[in-house]
Amino acid sequence: MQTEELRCCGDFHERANLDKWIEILQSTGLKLTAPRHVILEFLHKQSHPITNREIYNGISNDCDLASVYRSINLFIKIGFVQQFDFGDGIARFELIEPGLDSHHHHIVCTDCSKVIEIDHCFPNSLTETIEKHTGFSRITHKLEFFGLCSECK
Amino acid sequence: MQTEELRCCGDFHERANLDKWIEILQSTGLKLTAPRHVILEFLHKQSHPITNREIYNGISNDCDLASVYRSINLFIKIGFVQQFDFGDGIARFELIEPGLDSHHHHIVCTDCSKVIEIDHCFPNSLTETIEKHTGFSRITHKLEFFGLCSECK
DNA sequence: ATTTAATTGCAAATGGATTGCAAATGGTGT
DNA sequence: ACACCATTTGCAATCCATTTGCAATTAAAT
Repeated sequence: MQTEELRCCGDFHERANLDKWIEILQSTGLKLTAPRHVILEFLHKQSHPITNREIYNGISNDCDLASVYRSINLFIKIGFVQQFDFGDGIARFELIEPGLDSHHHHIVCTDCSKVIEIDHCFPNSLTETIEKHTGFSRITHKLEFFGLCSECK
Repeated sequence: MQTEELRCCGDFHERANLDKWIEILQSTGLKLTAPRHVILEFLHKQSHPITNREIYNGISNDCDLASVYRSINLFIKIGFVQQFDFGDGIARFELIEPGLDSHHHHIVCTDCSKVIEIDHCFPNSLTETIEKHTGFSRITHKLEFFGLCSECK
């Protein structure tokens, strides 16, 4: 029927294209459960890192909060999700495309908590200097910026 | 007596020179209490950031753990102490010289947790670029490095 | 010494995150 | 469709870092 078709088409456009993640999930023997699907879908809609509780609220308590924690930890382990720390003691998470280089940073408004993604990064040349200087190898870094956004200043 | 004088002399060299901090503390109307003195002294002996619990153990339970937390929070508020976050959910603290620019970073061994101080910093020129790019002002950053130290690699 | 507000110790509370366990479930083969 | 079974969930309890309420203590000024 027409309405059915239209609704279906609308759904198609609204629905996140999660095939990439779902395929990998199932190919590793893990189950595509309702909570995991809903959480993946919700993560895919976000434009900045969110907390476990925000996910829980965002999916209108579709599953237990503990299952959000467990799903997120799983997603981190299999490389679906990246964790960020904005210094307030609450972990934040972002869905990443499997295989792609997802390394980036954020700037957080100290007043209204607005978050913008930052593509600038700590220079490789300096990392090499630190490598030589300290004797450390396989160096990574965590870097987040803080400041007043244009509206709060 | 000679032994007395020697011990005294030894004590003098061992004892931390906390006058700078103590003066400021008292000039602001705050009390120099036994816990605060002991904690200051212990912090002064450290060469990298330590947790509240490490302070508590390090001063052999000379005061309550809650008082360590309260003293550290006070020290942060009056600029005696700087907080660092190594990503394990436990806050770490370092005594800083009042008034001096104490901005620096660390590299942490992901294997043995060894910590080395890093003086290299995120370039100012890039920070200015981010300022223009995002419209944010008064930008600061948190930056920590992780890797394998020479002994663990 | 006396006074007084700041500070402490203690125990309880808070809050993010983890976990044990019985019940539910999804993927596989029949 | 059905049955199997390891995985996963919901629920409640627990953990652990940190904070807090309050009565007792204490530093420092009078």
